[in-house]
Amino acid sequence: MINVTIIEDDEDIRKSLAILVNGTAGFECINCYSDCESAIAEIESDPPDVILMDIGLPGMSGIEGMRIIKNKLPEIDILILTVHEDNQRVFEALCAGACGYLIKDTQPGKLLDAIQEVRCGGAPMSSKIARMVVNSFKINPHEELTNRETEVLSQLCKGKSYKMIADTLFISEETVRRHIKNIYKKLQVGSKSEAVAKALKERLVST
Amino acid sequence: MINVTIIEDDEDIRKSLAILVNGTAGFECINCYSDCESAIAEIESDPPDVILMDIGLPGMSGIEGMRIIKNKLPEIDILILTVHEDNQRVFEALCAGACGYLIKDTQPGKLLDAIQEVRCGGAPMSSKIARMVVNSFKINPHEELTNRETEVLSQLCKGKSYKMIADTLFISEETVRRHIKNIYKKLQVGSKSEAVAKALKERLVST
DNA sequence: AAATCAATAACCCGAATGGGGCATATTTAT
DNA sequence: ATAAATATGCCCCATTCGGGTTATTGATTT
Repeated sequence: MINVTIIEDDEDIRKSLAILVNGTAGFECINCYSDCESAIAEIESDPPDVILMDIGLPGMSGIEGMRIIKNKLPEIDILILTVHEDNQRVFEALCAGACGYLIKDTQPGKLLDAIQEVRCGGAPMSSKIARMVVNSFKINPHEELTNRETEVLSQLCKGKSYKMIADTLFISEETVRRHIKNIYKKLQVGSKSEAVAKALKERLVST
Repeated sequence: MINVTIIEDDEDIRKSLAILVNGTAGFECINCYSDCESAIAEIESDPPDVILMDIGLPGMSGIEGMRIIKNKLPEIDILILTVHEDNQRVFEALCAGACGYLIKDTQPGKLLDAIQEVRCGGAPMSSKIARMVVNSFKINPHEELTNRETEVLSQLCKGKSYKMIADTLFISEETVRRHIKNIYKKLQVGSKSEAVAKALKERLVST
């Protein structure tokens, strides 16, 4: 038996979800909330296995609410159920600890599968979301950088100093300095830490 | 009709896969290879829509082969089919441009679904893999760092200088230096770029 | 043949960074 | 109440870094 709690502000959707969950053997909806604040207040006294959660809620956002809930009860699996498929929200949700991310037009059967799946150690995602997530790993070399510059940038991302890079690449420290100056110009940054931050965030080099 | 190419060194598996694919309406296996080298040599003359690919191949590894193939023909979707579920290989494959990652005990029906799915813009993954991928986004604060230190580290990861951090946090530059010294000791690093690299790679801060 | 780009290397100089020690509130835990 | 942890601040000093300028060599392109 999987105990489910629903957090969703739209009453129609909330009720439909509850009916779907309660109408299926092996699933039970033990609580419904229309906002995070009330969910947070009560959740510890009656913790579910899985939370189905909207993001666009009145008051505290689902993302923020998720952080708080995950902090209190880390073992709960939280499944996001929303209309938002924009990069920022998806990745914010995952960073905050969501275990899955479904868009609202998911078929009822698939939704139940997803709840099952998340309990079995999976991470159900809608197709488009899964592709976004997978694509976010892909290396994206900056096309202005030359091969040598990319090599140097990669060394920078290991936290190396000019001197260490020079020794690794068998060139003089001055040449390293030159490459780094060019990298800064092309990436429009002005320091090692800025360059490393940009390179890692935008996956300009293979880690 | 989805055209599939298989790269797999085990003859039994290769033939079974080909039979499965060819025996299903809407799918056709147009080529089979037992190693990347031969696949790379011929692939451009007969490009498929999807490649089913093993990782542990004789000669060139599947990862390396994938890089080369993706470079020649970026529009091909590559589905990894392997027994390896270790972190390193999974993430290397995704960084090299894999669109999906299935383990070899996947049911034949699910495998065909996955091929379909990848062609429709999805990214099919086995449960465990999907969870690994999703978990890799989760913020993982370093437990030794104090709140203030985490705040400072987060500023470092934006590429800020001591002075800029001081202005942002309304403290003196000297205090910023103090916090950073403590951060270095706890993270066992010795420079801003090293700290930023470690923090971003290990997701010690929210980006 | 001329021109452009990539990679190499050097010099100067001032600003930023990193390591050491020291000190004092403030908060938290015992 | 006292001890420990945290956040704040300052000093000294050596090293690293970042910006500017210039130059040579080889490869690629026009």
